Amino acid sequence: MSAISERRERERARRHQLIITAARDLAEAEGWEAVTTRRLAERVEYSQPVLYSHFDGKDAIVSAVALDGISELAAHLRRARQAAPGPAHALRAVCRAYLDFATERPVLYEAMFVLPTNLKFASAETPPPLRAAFGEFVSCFRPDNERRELFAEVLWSALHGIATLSRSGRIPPDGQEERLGLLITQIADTR
Amino acid sequence: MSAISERRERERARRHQLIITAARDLAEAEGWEAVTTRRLAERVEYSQPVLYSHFDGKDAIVSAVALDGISELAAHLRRARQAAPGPAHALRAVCRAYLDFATERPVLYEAMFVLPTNLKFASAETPPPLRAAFGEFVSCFRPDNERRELFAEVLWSALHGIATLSRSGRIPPDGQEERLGLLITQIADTR
DNA sequence: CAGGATGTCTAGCGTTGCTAGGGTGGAGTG
DNA sequence: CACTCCACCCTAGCAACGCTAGACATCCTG
Repeated sequence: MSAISERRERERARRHQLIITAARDLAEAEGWEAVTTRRLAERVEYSQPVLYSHFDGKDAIVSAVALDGISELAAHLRRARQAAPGPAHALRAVCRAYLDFATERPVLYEAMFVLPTNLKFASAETPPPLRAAFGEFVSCFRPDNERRELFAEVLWSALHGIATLSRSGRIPPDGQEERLGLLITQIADTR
Repeated sequence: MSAISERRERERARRHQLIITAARDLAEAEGWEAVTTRRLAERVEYSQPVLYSHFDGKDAIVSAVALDGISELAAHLRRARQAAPGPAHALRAVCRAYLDFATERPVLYEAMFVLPTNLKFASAETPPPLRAAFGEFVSCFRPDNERRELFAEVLWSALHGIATLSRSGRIPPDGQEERLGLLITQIADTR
C-alpha cells in the first residue's frame, strides 16, 4: 500500500462523511422527501453514481445518518442522566432529554426510528451506539431490578409513541409535559 | 334530479368504495410502496385519471383506507371492552385487542397511524370513527378520573410505540405479552 | 335529431432511484 | 522518458413514479 493509495483512501473517507452530513443538512432543511440522489449529488459536487460507490442505495444513506443521530442521542441521554442529582431523578431527566431531542431534531429522529433502515436493532450485530442509547434507558432502573430491560423497552416505547403521535398531529402538540409527568409517576416507584 | 343521475351517483359511490378496497387489498398483499396509481387503476379496471376524479391524490386514497381501518379498530376495541367480565378487566382486554389488531393488520395499521394522512385528529372536525377509537381508551378509566383523556393519550402512545417498534424490528418481535403485562400493572391500580 | 354536457381515455410532462458504458488522467513499468 | 494500464468519474439513459391536459365518445336535454 503506497502513500498514494493511503491518501486516496483518506479522501474517500472524507467524501463518505461529506455525503452523510449533506444528506442530513438537506433533510433537516427541507425534509426527507426533498433528499433525492440528484440534489444530494449536486450538494456534494459530484455526480450521482459517486453516491452509489459509497452506499448501496438511498436507504443506506438514510441509515448512515440515523446511526450518527443515534450516537448523538446516546450522548445526549448520558449527559442528562449524569447531570441528574441522583438516580431517582435520572429517570425523569433522561425521559425529558429524549422528548426534547425528538422535538428539536424531528427529521433526524424520523430517520432513526421511523423510516426503514438497515440498522440491526436488538441482535448480536447491533452497532455500539444503538446499544449505548438503549443502555441509557436501562440505567434508569435499579440494578437489582431483574426486568430492567423489559422496563426499558416499555419506557422507550411510550416515549416513542408520544414523540411520533404528537409530531404527526395525532395527539395535540401541547400537553407533552403532562404526559411526561404521568408516565414518570406510573413508573418511578417500581423503578 | 332524475332517476338517471341518481343511478350514476350510486355507481360512482360504488366505484369510490371499489378504489378504497382495491388500494387496501393491494397494500395488504404487497405493502404500501407497491400501491401506485397505475397498478391501482389497473386493478379497478379504469384509467389513472379516474382515480383523481374521486380523490385529490394518492395521500387522499391512503387516508380513506386509514379511516375505514380506524372504524374497524374502534369496533374491535369496543367488542373487546364489552366482552370483558368487568371494568377492571376492560383495560387489559382493550390493550390486547389493540396490539392484536396492529400485529394482524400491520399494513392497515401503518396507513392509520404512521403514514401521513389528511385526517384531523384531536380537533373540532375530527371524524367520528377517530373519536370512537380514542373513546374506547378513555372508557378504560374510571369515570371519576379527572385526567382520563391524559391517561388515554399516554396509554395509546405506549401501545403505539410497542406496536411500531416491534413491527420495524427495533425491539424484538417476541416479548409482546410481557410488555403488555408490565404496561397494565403500571396503570391498572391508578385507573 | 342536433347541441351540449358529462365522463373516460390516450398521451405526455417532469421527477424519481439506479446503472451501463465511455472517456480521462494519473500511477506504475520498461 | 515514453508507454501501458487501471482506477476513477461523468454523461446519458432506463423504467417507473404522481399527476394532468386535451381529444374522444357517450348520453341526456331541448
